[in-house]
Amino acid sequence: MPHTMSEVAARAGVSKATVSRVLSRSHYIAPETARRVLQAVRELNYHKNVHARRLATGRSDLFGLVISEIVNPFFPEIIRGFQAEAWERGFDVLLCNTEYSPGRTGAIMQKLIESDVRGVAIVTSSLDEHAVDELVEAGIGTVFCNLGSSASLVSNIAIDYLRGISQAIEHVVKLGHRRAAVISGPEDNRTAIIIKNALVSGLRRHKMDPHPVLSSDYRVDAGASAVKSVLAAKEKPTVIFCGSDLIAMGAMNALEQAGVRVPRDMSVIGIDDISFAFLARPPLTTIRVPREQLGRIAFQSLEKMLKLKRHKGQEYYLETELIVRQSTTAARQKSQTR
Amino acid sequence: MPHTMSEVAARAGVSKATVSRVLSRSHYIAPETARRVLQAVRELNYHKNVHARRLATGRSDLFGLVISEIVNPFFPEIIRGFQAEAWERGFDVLLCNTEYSPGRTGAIMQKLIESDVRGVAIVTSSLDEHAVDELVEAGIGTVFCNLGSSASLVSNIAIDYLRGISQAIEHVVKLGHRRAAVISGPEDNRTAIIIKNALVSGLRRHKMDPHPVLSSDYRVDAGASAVKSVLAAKEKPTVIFCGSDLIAMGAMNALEQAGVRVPRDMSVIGIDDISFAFLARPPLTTIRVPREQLGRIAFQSLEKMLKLKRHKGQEYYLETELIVRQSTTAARQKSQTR
DNA sequence: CCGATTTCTGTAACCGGTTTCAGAATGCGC
DNA sequence: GCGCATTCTGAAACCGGTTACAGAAATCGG
Repeated sequence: MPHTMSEVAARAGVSKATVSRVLSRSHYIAPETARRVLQAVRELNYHKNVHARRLATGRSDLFGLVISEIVNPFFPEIIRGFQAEAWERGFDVLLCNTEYSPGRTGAIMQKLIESDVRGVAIVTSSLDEHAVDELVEAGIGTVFCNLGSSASLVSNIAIDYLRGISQAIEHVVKLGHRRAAVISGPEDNRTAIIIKNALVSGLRRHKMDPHPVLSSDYRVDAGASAVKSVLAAKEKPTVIFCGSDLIAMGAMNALEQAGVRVPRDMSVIGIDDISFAFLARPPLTTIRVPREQLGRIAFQSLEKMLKLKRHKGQEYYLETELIVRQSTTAARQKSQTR
Repeated sequence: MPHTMSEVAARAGVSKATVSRVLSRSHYIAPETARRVLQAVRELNYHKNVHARRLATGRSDLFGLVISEIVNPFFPEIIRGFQAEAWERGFDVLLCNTEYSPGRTGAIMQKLIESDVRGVAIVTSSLDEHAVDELVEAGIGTVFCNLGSSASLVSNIAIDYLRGISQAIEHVVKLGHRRAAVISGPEDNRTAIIIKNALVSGLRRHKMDPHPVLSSDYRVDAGASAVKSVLAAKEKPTVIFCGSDLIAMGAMNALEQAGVRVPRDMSVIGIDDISFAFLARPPLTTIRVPREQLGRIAFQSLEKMLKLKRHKGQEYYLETELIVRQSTTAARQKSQTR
C-alpha cells in the first residue's frame, strides 16, 4: 500500500535512480531536481522500504542482542546502552530473549542468521558457548560476556569481579566479621560459578572459610529459601554474600521475617547494583557492575571487530566496585550473639 | 557471504523455484527431490534471507512496540507479553524507546514505516496522539493505551484504574484514615492525569479532600522530594496515594529518612505492582496493573484488527485490583499525632 | 573555439527470494 | 492407444530499492 520510489520518480518527472541519489545524497544532483524530488516525497509522504534497501546493498544495519529474560532487572541497562550506541550510528537492534529454553535458543540463532545481522552480543551466560558456532560459521561477529577467550569473529568482555569482591571482603573484615556465608547463583551459569569461586577463595585468603556455600537461582524467592538453610546452621554467619542483588533482596526479606534484623544481626552484600538496590530497606551494600557501559562496550567491540580485516576478536575488561550502603555494619560481639 | 538459494539449487541439481517450494512446503514435490534439496541445505548450512523474503512477499512479519524507556520497571512485563504472543505466531518485534525525546519519536515513526511493520503498539502515554497520524496514513494499524477512543486502524486499551482505586480507597477508609495526600505522575502524561483525577474524585466521594495533591515525574527520587512538601504541611495526611510504585518507593525512603515510620506513622499506596513492590520494606500495598496481559492483548488486538476487512479499531478493557501488603495499616489516633 | 573535465541524469543489471505460468512426465479410465 | 487429470519442475517476472555504466550538458583551460 505504501508508495514506491518509482511513483515518486514519476511525479517528479525523473528516474528512479535520481530519486535514490537525492535521498541518499550521494552523487552530483542539480539543486532544482533535488527540490522537485523532495517535494514529491513530501506530497506522497514517501518512506523508503528498509527491506529493499538491505537487499540491494547487501548490508543489513542490524545487530542482535541476546539476553535471557527481559524481566530480570539485570538486563534493562545493558539493553539501553547497546541500543543507544547502535542508534547513534544508524543501526538497529534485534532483541532476543532465550527465556532459558534451549529450543528457543536454536530458533533465535536461526532468526539472527536469516536477518543477516552484522554482529551479535550475547550477554546471558546461561548459554552454551557452542550455540554460536553457527553464527561464526555464517561469518557473523559475536561478543560474549565472561567467556574467557577470544578468537576470530569472537570477542569477549570479562567482568572483573575480583576487584569489587576484594573491596567487599576487606570491607567486612574491617567491620570485624569472621564468619561468612555465600548464596551464589545457579550452578549452570558461567558467571555465577566465577563469582562463587572468587568469593570463596577471597574469603579463604582472609582466613574465613565461608559456610555454608549454597546455590540458588536468580529468581527472588530462591534467595529466601536459601536463607533458611543458613539460619539452620549451628555456627551462624554474621554476613551473607549473595550472588546477585535479587538474591540479596530475597534473603533480606526472609531474614526479616525470621526475626533477624539487617544489618544489626546480619550483614548482607549483593552483586550488580540494580536500580532497586538503593531502594531496598535497608539500602543494599553491593558490588556494582557497570551494565550500561557493558552494553555500550559490547556494541563498540562488535563494530571494531567487523572493521578489522581479519575480524580478529579481542578481550575487554570491565571493572566492578563496592558500593557501601546500609545493609552492612560492624559484626555483633560474640557475647551478644544468642 | 552467506549462501544463497541459487547455490543450494545448483548443488541439488534443481531450480531456485523448486528449492523455494521445498522450504516453504507449498507445492507438490517429489520426495526424492525434497531429500536432495534438504541435504544440500544442510551441507551448506543455508538459511534464507529474511529481507529478500519480506520484499518478495510484500508482507513483513514485523510488529512495532513503542515504550518510553526500557529502564522503567513498568515496561519489561509488557514487552515480554507482547513478544511472547508475537513469537508464538511467527512474528518479530521491533522495540523502540522514545526516551521521552520528541526528536527520537519522529525518527521512530520513520523507522517503523520504513520497516513496513504490520502494526504498532504504543504503550507509553507520554506520546502525543498525533504522533501516529503518519502511521495511520501509511495504513499501519496501531493500538494505544488509555487514549480513550478507537477509530479506523486505531484500537485502544483502557486500563480501568477506577476499580482498583475504589478498592484502595475503601481499604484505607476502613482502616480509619481521614486525611490523604496524592503524589501523582507527571502533568504531561495522559495516564497520570487519569489516575490523579480518579484518586481525587474517589476520595472526595468519601468526604476526604486530598491535600496536598502534587505532581512528580516517574523517576524514583522525585517521589522523595514530593514527600518533603507533604511533611511540611500543617495538617499532615495519614496516608499517601502515589501515582506509581516507583514514586511510592521513593516516598517511603524519604519518609523513613525523615523519621516517619511506614506504615505506623504513615500509610503508603502505590500503583502498578512492579516486581519489586513486594520486596520493598515494608512490602508495598499497591494497585496491580496486569502488564504482561496488557502486552498480550496489545498484540492480539492488532492481529484482530488487521484481519478485519475495514480495519476497524476496537476498545479493550483491563481490570486493576488492590493488592494489600504491609505499607498500609490503621490510622494513628489523633491523640497520638504530635 | 575546441578538447577535456566536471556535473547531471537515465538505462539496466542486480540483490535473494516468491509466485505465476506453462510444459513435461506420469497415471488413469475407457 | 488416446485424452485427461494429476504431479512435478523450470523459466521468467516481480518485489523496491542501489549502483555501474554510459551518455548528454555545462564548464573550463589554453
